[in-house]
Amino acid sequence: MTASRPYANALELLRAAKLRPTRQRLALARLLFEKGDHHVTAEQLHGEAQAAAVPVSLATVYNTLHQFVDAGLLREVAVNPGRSYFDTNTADHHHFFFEETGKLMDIPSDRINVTNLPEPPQGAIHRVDVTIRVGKAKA
Amino acid sequence: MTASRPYANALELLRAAKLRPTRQRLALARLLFEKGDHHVTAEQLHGEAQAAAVPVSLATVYNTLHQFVDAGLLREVAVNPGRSYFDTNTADHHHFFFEETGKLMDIPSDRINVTNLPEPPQGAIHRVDVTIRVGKAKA
DNA sequence: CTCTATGATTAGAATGATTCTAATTTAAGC
DNA sequence: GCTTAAATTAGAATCATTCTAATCATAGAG
Repeated sequence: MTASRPYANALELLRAAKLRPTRQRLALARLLFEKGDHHVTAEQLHGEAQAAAVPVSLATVYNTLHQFVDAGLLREVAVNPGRSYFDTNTADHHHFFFEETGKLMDIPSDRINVTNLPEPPQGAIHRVDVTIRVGKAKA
Repeated sequence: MTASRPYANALELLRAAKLRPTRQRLALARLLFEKGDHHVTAEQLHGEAQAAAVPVSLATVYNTLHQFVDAGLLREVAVNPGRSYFDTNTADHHHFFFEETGKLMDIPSDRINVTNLPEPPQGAIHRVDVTIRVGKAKA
């Protein structure tokens, strides 16, 4: 069960990732991992931290998000050029992207069949992302 | 054959899109559509235009790319947060994304099977993008 | 428990992509 | 050829993100 870790507390997560459990990393880890899978931008997480009276700079939010991505605790999702989303669900899965609201919703990988994947001409497949873009109901 | 239009000249494309055939739009349309499917960033296209001695500002390149997207002549591809790619292939298809080089490669839609698509909880599916991210061959 | 070295955080400046603004130029129709 | 609406432009402005250099805090030694 590497995928979801509602059990692990923030401290253990940081230890496992070999990251010093500093005040702000602990706080950010809690905000990210103690309320189920969700998607945030750096700006949003910074806002949540402020709201929780955690003193943390935007630079540290960015640093921390990237460290978490490197440690495999988060996934970066590219759907919107010019804004990065970070996904606390690191299991193999896909997304609905609601173009009107800019919101993401997870789709478990077993809800979609993707088969017959072509081999890349070079290198190795690192990930397969399926994004279902959802617009306003068309007339 | 709405998808590929190697036949159409730039002038016809602009007329069909109800866009005034100005000097710079014509030149950009030629650069984009007269050499087969490919992927460009705004910066790249601007560079190509300069190289072709076409006087055009970066602002106009952006304006034109977006107008072409709105007219359905181009597709915007989100793979890299912080940089937009524009794809001259507007047919239903997917992509390899080479993380090391930042290059894209088309995959015809019939080369991948995506089935059993879930319905969105609201709105209508606008597009389904499959991105196969390719990294350095893993050890 | 205190000290120190290393690593983390910070504010603010810098960067890069993109968009905006206001002024100038150009295409289209008469 | 004019006139007018639309397009283009340079440069400023904006937004997300990264960098810089200085300050601060954690971990481990003693």
